[in-house]
Amino acid sequence: MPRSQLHRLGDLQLRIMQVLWQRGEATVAEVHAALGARPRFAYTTIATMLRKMEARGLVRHRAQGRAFVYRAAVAERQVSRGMAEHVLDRLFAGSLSTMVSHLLTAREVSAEELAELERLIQERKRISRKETHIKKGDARHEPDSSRLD
Amino acid sequence: MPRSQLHRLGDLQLRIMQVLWQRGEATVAEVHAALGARPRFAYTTIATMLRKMEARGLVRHRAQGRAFVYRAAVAERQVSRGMAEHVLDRLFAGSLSTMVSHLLTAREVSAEELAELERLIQERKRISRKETHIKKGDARHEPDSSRLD
DNA sequence: ACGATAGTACTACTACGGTAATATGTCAAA
DNA sequence: TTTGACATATTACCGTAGTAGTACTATCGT
Repeated sequence: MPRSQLHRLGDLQLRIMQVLWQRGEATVAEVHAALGARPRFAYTTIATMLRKMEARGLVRHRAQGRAFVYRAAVAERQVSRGMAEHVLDRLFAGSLSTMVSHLLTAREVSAEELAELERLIQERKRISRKETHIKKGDARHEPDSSRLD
Repeated sequence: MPRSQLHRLGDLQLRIMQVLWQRGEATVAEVHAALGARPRFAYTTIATMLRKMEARGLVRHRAQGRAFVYRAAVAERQVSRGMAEHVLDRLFAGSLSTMVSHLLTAREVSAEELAELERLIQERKRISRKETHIKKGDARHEPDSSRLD
């Protein structure tokens, strides 16, 4: 399952993945129940999606009696980053500030959110400063702890 | 052309839209040329896409001699916001700070970007403070200047 | 007048997300 | 032991992005 194309997830697939990420494992019935009403999916819809998703390498399953227990085969971080970066690159030319600017004017943001954003940026500035002091360029952070298994 | 589903744009459609946003107007040949090599699309591929996109209300055209001159029918801001908000809501539960946190650890961000982010947040805090003082709730900013025509 | 060129229109096909009905198999209870 | 509940497997259909060949048409240069 190549990490490529990890940003192409439809809404339903995403919701299913979220159930699996949350629970670790889940049978078709459990996923189906977790998705609940609004709209009410047919049981077989979920089963079919899960099989298609397994073919794409997004999930895996093991048999437990008659039932299949599914689990995610890709980490939430990978998907989140993949999709976020895709939008960032395709729509905002990779400029995080441009994207944030759009989102700040497009929706309500609570004071807590703003404070948290500020904290993140200060934190990042601190790290950047330190790295720049130690060595210029060749910054090798992010130990890629985004593996599963 | 309903604003709904404005976040479902494939990569090629997006690239075509970007050409139109940049130039205001463009013939099929111009779009095709602007997309250039890597990969080299067939001329008819672009023409077909443009026709499909017109059917979806993304672009419009007028005839100029034999040729069609296309222009965007939706503003870049609408699409950018639509797609960014979609990812934000679906993947990060609407939390901007969570998304930024992911992106900050996922990629390099220049000092200038960080400074700009900081500026944006300060700016936004200032506005929020003012609004809160004037009235609590019922904040009616964003004059929605995202129309085209 | 005529053929080359440059347009659009039509048609077709693959891939995939979404959606689900139907078929088939299996286990357990009556 | 038959039946019903529950499970997966198979099949099918729609929409749409992507990709492009082929057909038709208008115009321009000679």
